[in-house]
Amino acid sequence: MSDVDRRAPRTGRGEKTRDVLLAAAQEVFWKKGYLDARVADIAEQAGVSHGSFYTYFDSKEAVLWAIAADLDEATYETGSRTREDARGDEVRAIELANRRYLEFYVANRKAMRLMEEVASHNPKMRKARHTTRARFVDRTRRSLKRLQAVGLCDPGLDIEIAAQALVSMVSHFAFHMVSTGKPFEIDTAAGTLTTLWARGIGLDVPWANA
Amino acid sequence: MSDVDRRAPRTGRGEKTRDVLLAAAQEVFWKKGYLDARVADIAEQAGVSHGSFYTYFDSKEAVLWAIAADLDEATYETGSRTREDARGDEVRAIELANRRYLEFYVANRKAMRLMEEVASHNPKMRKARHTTRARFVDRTRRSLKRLQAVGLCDPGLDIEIAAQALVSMVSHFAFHMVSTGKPFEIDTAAGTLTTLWARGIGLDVPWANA
Amino acid sequence: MSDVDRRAPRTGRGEKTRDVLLAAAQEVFWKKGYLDARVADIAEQAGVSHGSFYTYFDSKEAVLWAIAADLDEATYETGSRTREDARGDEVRAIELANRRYLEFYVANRKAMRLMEEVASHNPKMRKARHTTRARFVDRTRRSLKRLQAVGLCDPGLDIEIAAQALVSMVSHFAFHMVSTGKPFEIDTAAGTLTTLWARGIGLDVPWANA
Amino acid sequence: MSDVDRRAPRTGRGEKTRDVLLAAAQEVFWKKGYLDARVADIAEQAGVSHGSFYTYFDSKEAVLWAIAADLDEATYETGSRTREDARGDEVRAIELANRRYLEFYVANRKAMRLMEEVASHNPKMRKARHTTRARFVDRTRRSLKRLQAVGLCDPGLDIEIAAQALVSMVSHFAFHMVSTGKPFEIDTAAGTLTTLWARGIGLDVPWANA
DNA sequence: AATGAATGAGGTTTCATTCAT
DNA sequence: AATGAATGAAACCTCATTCAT
Repeated sequence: MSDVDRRAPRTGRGEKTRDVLLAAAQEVFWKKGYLDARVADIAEQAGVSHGSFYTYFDSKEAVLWAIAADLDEATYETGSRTREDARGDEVRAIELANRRYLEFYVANRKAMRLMEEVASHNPKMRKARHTTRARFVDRTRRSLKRLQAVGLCDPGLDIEIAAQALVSMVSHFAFHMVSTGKPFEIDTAAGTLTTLWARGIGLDVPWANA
Repeated sequence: MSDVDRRAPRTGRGEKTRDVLLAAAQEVFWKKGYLDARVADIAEQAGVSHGSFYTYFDSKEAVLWAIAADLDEATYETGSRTREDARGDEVRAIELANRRYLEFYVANRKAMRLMEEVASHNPKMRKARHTTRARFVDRTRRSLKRLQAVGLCDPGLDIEIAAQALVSMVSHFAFHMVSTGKPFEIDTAAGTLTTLWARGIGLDVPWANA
Repeated sequence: MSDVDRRAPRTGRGEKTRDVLLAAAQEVFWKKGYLDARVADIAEQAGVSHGSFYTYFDSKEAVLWAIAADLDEATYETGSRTREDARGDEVRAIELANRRYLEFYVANRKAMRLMEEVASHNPKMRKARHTTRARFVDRTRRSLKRLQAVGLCDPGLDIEIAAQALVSMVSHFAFHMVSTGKPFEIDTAAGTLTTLWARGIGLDVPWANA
Repeated sequence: MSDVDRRAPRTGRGEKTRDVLLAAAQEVFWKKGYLDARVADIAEQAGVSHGSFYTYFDSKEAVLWAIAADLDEATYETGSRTREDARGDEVRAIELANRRYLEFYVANRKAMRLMEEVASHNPKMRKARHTTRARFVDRTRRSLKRLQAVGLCDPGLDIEIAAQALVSMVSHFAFHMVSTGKPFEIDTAAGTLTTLWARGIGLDVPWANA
């Protein structure tokens, strides 16, 4: 936060302007892409003067990181305790996690696509994305190990690779849906991803036909 | 070709210089990324004058498309007739496809990463990538339909979503491995991806433990 | 005054704020230099809001002139009647003048250095400095003429040039000492400058060895 | 040199353009002052495009340092072996040094004034000027010591202060003459400065009337 | 009076592309 | 063909000053 703001607004008016700028940035980034977006565009979209932008943000990159910070915060709030919520049903736990991921991705699609775009050419963002991804991979890895330990999934599976692959499947699927703008049903998608995932690792999926 | 080159080199010497520039471009794009690469860098890396670049390419983007064209050509040469090679073994066919994809990705990692990077902010490249991806998705979709038709895989699977998900899994896995530079065994990776894929769609995987 | 202030403060509180701003400006100018000093820095140093600065001063340059005015006033208060104080001792008169100059320079070093800095790029200030300098040169010229007239100093001396040179010697010496921050003894310095000056123009310096 | 040039010109044409830009910069700095000079002004004065400036210099400050480097080189070429040239005449040696200094200052007045202006607000330049000045002070200090040792000048003189004062006298006198644009005769000036200097330190000046 | 937000003119620098030799 | 110089369109960011509360 303090790393991201040039100077925190001290009044309600300032607060509001900052919010407007942040929203404007999101919108412009979404419409033109990060690289083609000009600070002037953002200011115009926000309806403030060019200079006002710099009252709140040091640079175009600074707004980006402010958006990233908001996204991070949203991630934590979403904080998934899927196992507990699934009450011991392993497949249900996987489905819950997938559904929540998709919902989050769709709800934050503008920010998510922005992060991916920037990560593709900005090393710092790339690193940040890798860190975020690593959390998912870690969780998946732990899940696989546990399932192997209790004899519920294929003991021959290469956990490292499987974890990477499964996370890739879900995250890139989401990215693609959002990126191409194709509408899709989250229920169906979460179900299908879960089937592929669960059955793929050797779990017994009650609802699926062999 | 004629779409890509300002003019085809007439002489052997010119041919050679063009190749040198192309290789230099790949190298510079790999090291600095497409956006940060300057035409001057490419010329320097190639050991020719800044101006000479424009004797062979119309623009910075033109080299990019020349690289893309080379990649496309390589794709066709690799041309996979997996089904035939697998001699009726469905799982083997999937594995062959996955292995070839990984091998191709690794062999052409510099160009592949470049395409992904550029696609993230260049609409034309994004479209081209989507077209390429569409071919894989199509193939997968057809494969799934056939397997459903012959009763080898889960008839309840949402083919559209499954095709997208499976292609995402393999392509993004490859991207990540290459992007992070982590070395990995192609055999193991291809095997694991195939297990997840095949078992995920309900195929019987002989080598896998339930 | 009215030339310098936007409006004279009417209240004691205003008076005080103005003083605080003035002192803050001196401090910031001293630490960062006039050019690098921002009005915001001055306000912050003074502990008032950015906008308040303009309640008391029309512009950044206005504070500068306020400081210059204070300095001028200090000059007049110091007002040197060296001849009278020296009671006819010519060398003593020169020494008194030199000592007083050095003392003044050191006591007002922050303002003095500021004036020199600004004079180097601001024509108005340069003119003001020249005027101030001219007073010293005039006094020196008159002194030299008188000493020549009474046969106490070298009649062959080019008065114009000697006056410029001697004033340069003292003023630039002071500037340098202050500017480099080297501590020095005013007694010794005044003595040495006086010896060089007096003996240089051909006066008999009782305390100096030939 | 290599520290100063973005890239050394490789052809006569480039060489020429660089020279033109350098001269244009001097001229613009002289007319408008360093701070008010815009890169655009320099380019216009040189009759080249705005961008061409950056072909040869990284920034406005870079040309400044190129000018400084040229000045330094000129200093070394002037390299004064005054003692030898004076053939043992101490006063003549001082006069020679002073005259050469004045001649150099006048010949390079545009660059000299520029250095002083910039030194007043640019710490790096200030440091460089101090170093240059230190050379003069050193030489003076050594000269004074020697003269004291051989009994030719006042043994009671504070050498440190005297050296600073004498160098101040000459350098600031030169600066002022050039800065105010007052024409003056170098012969007379050199003579007067020498008289003040030599007699000031207690040397016997043959031509001067007591 | 005081506060802090808003304004916008203005200069810097980059680098893809074109030109002259 | 090759070279390297020349061009100029953007976009960035700062900060003195003004305004609204």
